[in-house]
Amino acid sequence: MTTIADVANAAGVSISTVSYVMSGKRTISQDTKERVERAIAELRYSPHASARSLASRSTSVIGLQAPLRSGVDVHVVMEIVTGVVREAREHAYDILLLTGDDAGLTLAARASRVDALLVMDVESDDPRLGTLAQLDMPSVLIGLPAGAESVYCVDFDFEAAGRLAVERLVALGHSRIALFGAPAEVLARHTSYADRLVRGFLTACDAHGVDGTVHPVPSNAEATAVVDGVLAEAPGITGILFHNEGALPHVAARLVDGRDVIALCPADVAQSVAGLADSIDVPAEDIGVAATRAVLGLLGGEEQAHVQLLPPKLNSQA
Amino acid sequence: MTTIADVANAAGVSISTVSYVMSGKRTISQDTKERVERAIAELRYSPHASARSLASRSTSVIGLQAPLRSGVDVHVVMEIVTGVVREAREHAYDILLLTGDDAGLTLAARASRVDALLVMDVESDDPRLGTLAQLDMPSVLIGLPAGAESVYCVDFDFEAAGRLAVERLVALGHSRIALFGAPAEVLARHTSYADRLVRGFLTACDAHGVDGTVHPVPSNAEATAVVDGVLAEAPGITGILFHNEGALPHVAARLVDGRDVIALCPADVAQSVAGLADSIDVPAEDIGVAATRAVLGLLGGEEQAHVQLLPPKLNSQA
DNA sequence: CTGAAAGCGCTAACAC
DNA sequence: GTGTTAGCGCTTTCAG
Repeated sequence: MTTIADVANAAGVSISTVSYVMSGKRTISQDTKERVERAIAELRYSPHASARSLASRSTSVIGLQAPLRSGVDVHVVMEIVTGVVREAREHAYDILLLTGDDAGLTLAARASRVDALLVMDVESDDPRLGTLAQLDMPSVLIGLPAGAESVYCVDFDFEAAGRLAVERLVALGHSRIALFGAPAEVLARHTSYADRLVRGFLTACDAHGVDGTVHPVPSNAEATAVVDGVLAEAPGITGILFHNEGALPHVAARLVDGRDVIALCPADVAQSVAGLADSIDVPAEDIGVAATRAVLGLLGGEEQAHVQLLPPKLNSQA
Repeated sequence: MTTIADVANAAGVSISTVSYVMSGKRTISQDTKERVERAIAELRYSPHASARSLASRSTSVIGLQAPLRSGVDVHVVMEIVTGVVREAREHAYDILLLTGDDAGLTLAARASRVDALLVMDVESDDPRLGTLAQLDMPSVLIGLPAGAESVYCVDFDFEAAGRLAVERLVALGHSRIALFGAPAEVLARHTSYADRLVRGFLTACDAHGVDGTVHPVPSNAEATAVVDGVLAEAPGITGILFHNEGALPHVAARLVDGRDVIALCPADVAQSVAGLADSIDVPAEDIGVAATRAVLGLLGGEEQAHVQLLPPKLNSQA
């Protein structure tokens, strides 16, 4: 292992000089600077992470609690994580994957394994909020729990997306519309995004005086039966907002069929489905990036908005 | 922050005693042991990870290089990662998420951020093999590159799965069968699993004297056109091995249609599709677990098989 | 502009 | 069975 002492020797300077060359925290003559940098390169030196974090009391690691239970929107989770990792690395931070439970958070925080926490898969009334409050460590939630404001949250604005879809369907002339959404168990858990989408959808239906109903959909092949059932019972439905990535490929064909269907899902998923009226992009990777920027901001001591919601945009299908 | 010194004070012992109580590396009287443990609990002490790893020269962290490029089998990737994280935590190891490139590996290793590496998404002729060899750090690949034997690899036995499927289709009486597989770009990259599946399939077809062809399939809605095309040109195909999780929901209905279809995918995906003859489970989470056990074994100085392939099993659909 | 040296919190000899 | 202490490799005062 090459240490800072080896570099100092090779460059003929003291170890503090090497340290300061790397951190840029004091002015160094051009000459010594070059000698040190050459030595670093030649010896392929990279500072020992633990030694550095012991001395500097910071790890350059962010803990990420991701929902690894497969089933719910794997695609979206994956893209968010991609965004997080990319943005973190860009700022020389690493990501430590934490398990879903409370203990994972607490342990990582108390052992000073991480500088900050990023928490995904937030439910409306999430039990982890209390834990986080005790922790005295910057954290950002990806999702929007009830009664936020005391924590930092980043998410897509599902409520606005619900309204946007209704407005579009109304503009297209529909007066009987439906939201086919998350599986029943997700709604039952009051997963934050599902709750908010329903709220936006129903509020807008009310405001526009149109008849709107909400239907949970299983995210696998069973979706077909459910969708068929609903459409048979309510043949008047002519406009649809569809938010269930897993079910979409199974049922896309039977939804479209004289109806206007707006899909709410990542862009690539929407593109792979034919016959959609329009789609509203869930900018999953951007969410990850935004959340990471928020934690990095907190770490840098910047003021942050407590709630940051990415606005929906409507994509017309050509 | 509570340190080991605080605990020692509270318990009225020296810091080394506290350390030894935690590690169990020397015998401690029942009495002091209890006093120390009580102090640890009361103070909610957990040792500073960096301090520990600086002194002990090991981090209890495993670096995981996962393919975050969405598109290819998100589901499978997710489950493998789940298995890795679960097994690692069970042995008090954490997982650091590394970026896909070479630099990610090198950096983590040289900065002693991790004790070992786990590398996913291995291609037949993977450029990272060289990098790994230079690194002087235990590592396990999830996948099977060409000319393994000098590295450690864990994967599902796709070649055997190909053979198994052919045997089953032959037993069902088919003499004209087809493998609908990964997208063309995956095959072009010579992603290890795709290569091996094709080999097993074609070898077995030869051995059994049946007519077998291989067809790449896009993993989105475009799959329908491709599948329709193939089946129209070769109506004699009556038995199918289908290995493309993304495409399956789009095309399941038109494949089955008097034909026997064996799907090769995670169990939950297979279950959500109706009409399959049988399925062969891709035990993704088990792969993650097995790979993690292998690295942990290496870290523990145990002998390991260089190549470990999880055998396929056929599930009959009830 | 540069060095010397005091820690950071822990592990593991080396004492007894 | 327990305590003392020398590092682990780095950052950051304090001195010049």
